[in-house]
Amino acid sequence: MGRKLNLEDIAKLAGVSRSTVSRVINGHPNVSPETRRRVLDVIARENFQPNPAARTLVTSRTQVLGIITPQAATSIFTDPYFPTLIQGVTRVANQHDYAVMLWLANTGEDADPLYRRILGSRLMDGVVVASVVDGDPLIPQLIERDFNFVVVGRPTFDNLNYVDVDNRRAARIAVEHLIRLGRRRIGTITGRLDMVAGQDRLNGYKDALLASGLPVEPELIAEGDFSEASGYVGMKALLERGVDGVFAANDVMAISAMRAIREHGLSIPGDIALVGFDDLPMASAVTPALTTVRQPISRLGEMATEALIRLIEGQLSTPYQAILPTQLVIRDSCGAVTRTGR
Amino acid sequence: MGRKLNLEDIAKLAGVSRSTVSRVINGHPNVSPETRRRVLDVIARENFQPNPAARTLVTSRTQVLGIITPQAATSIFTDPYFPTLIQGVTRVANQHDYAVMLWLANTGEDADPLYRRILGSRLMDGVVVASVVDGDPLIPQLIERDFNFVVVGRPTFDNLNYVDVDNRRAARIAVEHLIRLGRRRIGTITGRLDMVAGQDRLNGYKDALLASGLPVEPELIAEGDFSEASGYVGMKALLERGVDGVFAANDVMAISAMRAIREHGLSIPGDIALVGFDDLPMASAVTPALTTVRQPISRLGEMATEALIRLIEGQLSTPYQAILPTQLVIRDSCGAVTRTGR
DNA sequence: GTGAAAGCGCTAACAA
DNA sequence: TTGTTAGCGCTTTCAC
Repeated sequence: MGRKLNLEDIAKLAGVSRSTVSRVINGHPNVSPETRRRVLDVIARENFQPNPAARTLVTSRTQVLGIITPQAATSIFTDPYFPTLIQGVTRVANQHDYAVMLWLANTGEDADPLYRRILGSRLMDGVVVASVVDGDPLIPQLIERDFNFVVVGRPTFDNLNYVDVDNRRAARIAVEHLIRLGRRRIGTITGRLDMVAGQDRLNGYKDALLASGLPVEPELIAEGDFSEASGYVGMKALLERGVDGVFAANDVMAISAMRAIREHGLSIPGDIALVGFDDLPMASAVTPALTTVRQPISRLGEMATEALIRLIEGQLSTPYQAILPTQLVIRDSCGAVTRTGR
Repeated sequence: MGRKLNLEDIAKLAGVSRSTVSRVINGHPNVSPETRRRVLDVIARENFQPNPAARTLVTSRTQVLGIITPQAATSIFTDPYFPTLIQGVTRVANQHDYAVMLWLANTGEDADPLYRRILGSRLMDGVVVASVVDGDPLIPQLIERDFNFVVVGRPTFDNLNYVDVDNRRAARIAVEHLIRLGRRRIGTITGRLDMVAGQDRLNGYKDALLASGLPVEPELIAEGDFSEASGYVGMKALLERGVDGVFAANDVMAISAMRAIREHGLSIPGDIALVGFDDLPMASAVTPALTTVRQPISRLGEMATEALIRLIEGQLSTPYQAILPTQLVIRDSCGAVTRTGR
């Protein structure tokens, strides 16, 4: 691998000075069209790319974004939530000429030193933060260092930049759907209640019952944690107590709940109607019977990243807070009827 | 956010020179224990982290690894392959004080300019490359620039550094399992045949048949592409031709194949025995009946990264080629019997 | 419109 | 063992 060219070399080849080349590269005005063309030619011919380290050293901008996500999220959300989100982030980032660094942190108090290292490193211009749990020291840490960041999923703190889907309304609509089907003993298997998404979905469930004049019975609320196992256990508990409809706070739990229902000798849309959340794509393949809430996850990643970039470039009026609508997807045995979430 | 400290500041606070601080940070010998302690104290107290850009500028090492994966991979492998791999990569990278950059590239010929940009950028010391398809210009590009890289999944090129599972042997064992169950008309739904994994799994299927004296019948080979849709279509075709056993090259296809079988009015372990590949964790929840090949995907990411780091640091004897064993996981309605893959 | 020169924060050769 | 100094490759005043 021959030595890399630098600005000086390009300047020499184009018969101009280093600064002129720099101006051309950075699109500054005050370069004669003729010179600009000559320089661009050389750059293209030599396939020149300026050294990002040198550039960062002087501008203290890295053109790198981070995405920080608790390691747990990749196992909790066995569904493709994580890759989908990342896809949205990288797409937008790359479009705007940003690279993306990925940090999978183990959540919890002991994560603090790791966060210090990450945030103190001047490696990134800002970060997208996903799936924070209550009490995670990341957000306070970010605020303290006034780091640029946008959260995916509404945080407990106020006045932060975030994007989220309307979990509460989505859950409400899901449960109202069950009510409209004539179900009256509707249970729920909750997500992690130390995550806002889990709380919101539970509240939406309650909203729907209250609005319809149905009682909110604690025994019909099985606390889960978004995991497969908890869906199964939660459903077993609800079966004990008798239900004719269930709202599961995500599809992973919905699917293991289905297994529990079948093992109990009951049929799915008949004896117990089930609505899931997350739209794990696999679910549709396996379980055409499952009604589910579809989230625009990729869009979430894109919007977070767009906001972050504007924040970095000083053109975002904060706090930026976007709430995206969801869809309730109802399937019959063959096709799928899609209803907007409102 | 107050101005960041630099080496000079630390030096002043510790009453030494810039170079001594540098020596301490980089663990050079020839620093008196006393001085070292004093400097370390100041560094700890001030929470100092050296500026990576400046460091990179002079050492031309970034302490950043990349992971490049065709965008398609995140949709083809709807299963958690991708997040699991990434998890392995980031864990090892962070352990060794490397950051990780993520690039999701659209594969195909038009990806070439993107690759040039990525690889020409001096942003990374090396990359882990995942799921390359035949004809993708990435590998030639990497070789041309003699970039440090390790491939996950055996590449078509020879003499490269790679880690892979033993796809061929795993497929063979899967099919031998079907044969042992007494099946004689065993079909397969293949993966993408422009990916080595797809080819290997098909070859393993043939190996098993040949070794058992069964004929390899082209009509029992349905070409798929790892996608849900192709599993369904492929299975329909095989049903036309009559089979009593099927090896699907991944679980996504296996699951849609199950749907096709059921719609055809046949029972799964009874009429048609099915073996899948990839061990999509969801599969076990949905389909206790499905036998599947489990791959150590996270381990794959870890080993690739360990090798890459050794390569970067000049202590890897190349070519480094690691083939990991798989497991055939056979489930009965309750528990799971696990057999090693050989 | 263009060039000369200073300096970003670090490492590494060389002197002491 | 420690300090001095010369760059690494770029951006950015400041002259012209």
